[in-house]
Amino acid sequence: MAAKSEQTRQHLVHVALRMFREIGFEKTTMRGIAAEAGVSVGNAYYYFASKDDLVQELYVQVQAEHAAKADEALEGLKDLGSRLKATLHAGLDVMAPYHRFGADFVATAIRPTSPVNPFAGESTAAREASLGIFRTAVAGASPPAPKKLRADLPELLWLGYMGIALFWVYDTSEGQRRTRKLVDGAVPLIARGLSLAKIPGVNKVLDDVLSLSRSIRN
Amino acid sequence: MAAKSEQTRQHLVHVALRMFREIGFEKTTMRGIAAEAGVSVGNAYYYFASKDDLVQELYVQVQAEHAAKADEALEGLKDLGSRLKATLHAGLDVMAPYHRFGADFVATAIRPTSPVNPFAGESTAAREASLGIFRTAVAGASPPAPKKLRADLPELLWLGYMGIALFWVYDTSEGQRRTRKLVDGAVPLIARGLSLAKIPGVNKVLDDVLSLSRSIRN
DNA sequence: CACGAGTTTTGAACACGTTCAATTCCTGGT
DNA sequence: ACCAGGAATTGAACGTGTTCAAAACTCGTG
Repeated sequence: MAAKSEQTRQHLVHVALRMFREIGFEKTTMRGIAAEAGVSVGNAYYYFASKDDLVQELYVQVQAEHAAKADEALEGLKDLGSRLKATLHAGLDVMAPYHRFGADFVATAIRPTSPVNPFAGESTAAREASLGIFRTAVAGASPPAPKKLRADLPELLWLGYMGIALFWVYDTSEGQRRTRKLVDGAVPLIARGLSLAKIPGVNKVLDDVLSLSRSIRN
Repeated sequence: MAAKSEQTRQHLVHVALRMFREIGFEKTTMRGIAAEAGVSVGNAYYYFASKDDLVQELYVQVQAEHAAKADEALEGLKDLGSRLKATLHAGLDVMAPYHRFGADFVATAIRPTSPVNPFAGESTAAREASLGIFRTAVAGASPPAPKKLRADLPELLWLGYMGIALFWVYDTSEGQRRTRKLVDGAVPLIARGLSLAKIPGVNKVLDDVLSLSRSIRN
């Protein structure tokens, strides 16, 4: 059976992610992972081209958990504010065990060569998956978001989420209490901000912001 | 004379920064720097505790050049829009030679342990110096910025500048043309956005945004 | 000039991520 | 039962950032 190979691979991921959680990214060595998994260093590299590739594995897992948890939490929530709040908190919940490792994760992900980098290639799988979560949150909202913004809102919120994640990384308050407060405080303001889009003066500036954003993307 | 020691130090910085520019951060090795400077590896470590510390040196230099160039460009500019635009372009000018190295620089700087990290400790010297440039741009503007925002505007603009720098890192267009376009397009929008602060509805939301931002900082 | 207490400099050594030629294991076809 | 060829596994080796005990140098003081 070809399952033997997959089993080794999964075991390596499992060991690596546990070590990441327990002792952090830098202290987790490839030799350590291999030893703990009972294989040779070379064999670990047979499955993962680099240590960063194991971070990719972490990213995929966190992403999937976030999507699942968000979907569940969205059940029955109608207004955009509640939906957004639920989505953001679900993300923080999933990331929590990796907080001490968060900074190294960000430092790794931000390299243009990293397969995890969300800003690099237009359509990285990672970015699309994450975006999808916010698309769901926006699409199912009633009352719906302003028509003008509906197309760009998920991307905008996702960008905001990246900002929140960055804040979270540097948030040393216990349980990252401050980040939770930021989410709870910011979400209602975003919802109220959106309703301002109808005011003529604001509307005009908004139009220009959107058109600039589109022209920059080429 | 104690100048001998300082001379070695300066020479190391000079060699390191040149190599950073020419072959990038990763390809520049400590052994390479030491060899090029005509000293031993250990001696390089006598002056700089780590390779990251050399990045700190780069940061200081870029910062100082930015401040100088911005001050010069601000001469005679009155309205906030022009001043902001000049400040931002001055920053891009100074960073230009390091573009290919930018991503590694960001990845290094973003670590909480890095002496360069602008988000970590409240008052890192690096952050304060950078903030000062934007304080100057705002303080000298006439007509002045809305009173309500005046205190927080420099920090906000600085944050925007961090965002622009991140965009710049991933901007592969020749000469980072797209980042220039972004600056030129965004600055007038910011100026117009500021004038909306007077509209009652907007004003209220703005108040809440500012008070949230203050409460989060603790 | 000679001494000694810094300061500066050296290069070998360590642990790390990564590579790769060689070896072992597995599996399907005869 | 055997074999061939691919898949999986090994561990030594390379270049890296970093450390450190030892050596070399500097310079004021006797």
